[in-house]
Amino acid sequence: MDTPGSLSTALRRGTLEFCVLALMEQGEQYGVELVRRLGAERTLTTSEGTLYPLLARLRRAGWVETTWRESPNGPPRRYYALTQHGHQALRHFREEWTAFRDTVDRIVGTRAA
Amino acid sequence: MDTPGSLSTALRRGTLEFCVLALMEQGEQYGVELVRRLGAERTLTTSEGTLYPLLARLRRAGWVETTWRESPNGPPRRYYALTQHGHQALRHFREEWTAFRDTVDRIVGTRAA
DNA sequence: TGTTAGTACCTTGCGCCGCAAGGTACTATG
DNA sequence: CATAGTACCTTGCGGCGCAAGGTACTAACA
Repeated sequence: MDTPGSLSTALRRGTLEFCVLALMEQGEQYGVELVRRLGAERTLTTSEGTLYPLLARLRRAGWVETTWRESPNGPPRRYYALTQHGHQALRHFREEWTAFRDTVDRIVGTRAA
Repeated sequence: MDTPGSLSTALRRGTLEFCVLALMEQGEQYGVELVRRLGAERTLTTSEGTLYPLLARLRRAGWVETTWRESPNGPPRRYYALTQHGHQALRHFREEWTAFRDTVDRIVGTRAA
């Protein structure tokens, strides 16, 4: 609760999975690539120990489908693509997120100019 | 992860405590009053089972101090006020939050117009 | 005096999720 | 056939929001 890194960790909760869905919206993604792309965002940086269980949950929820494809240099990759339910979940999140964001901005006084 | 209510629940994680700090910034608050004020915000509505452990953590972290005061109609109330560390923590959160918020907005495509 | 309703504080046990650490396996290179 | 690079996944832990339950003070009314 007080270490600097753990603050962003707590913020990621409940948001990370939808950022992952949003990345998949742009096209099929595989695990290691997602870790790299999230790692490029300071506040979303995560590890495989977080991502793979998350992806498994998305599959169980029926929000993504996967297909194995060969890699040009390495073992095969499991590619993830959004299902209709996944698109729907993402749309729902966008509504919840904007409402939540606006409320927090108002209460803590960080409303965007 | 899929029930509508639990989405906001997950979002609250890591943010609620700073919303509480922000409310205290406006002046001393006591527990039940905080529950009421948070309850007025749909996306922040919470219960005493959440709030009191949270307040205990804030005390242990040295971010708040408390004083007992009598109530005009009922048992005494424990009033919470920010310490210097509390103000500092809130300032730090504001930076982290705006960075996090902007990143999420960009990735999920909810950037404010 | 007892009882009830209102107010206010707090605890217990559960479930979920992000994380560090560790593990398996495929491919190419020398 | 050993080593390095890539890619997948699991295990155990800690923290927090929550529902449910519990204690205690005050006032009103019988």
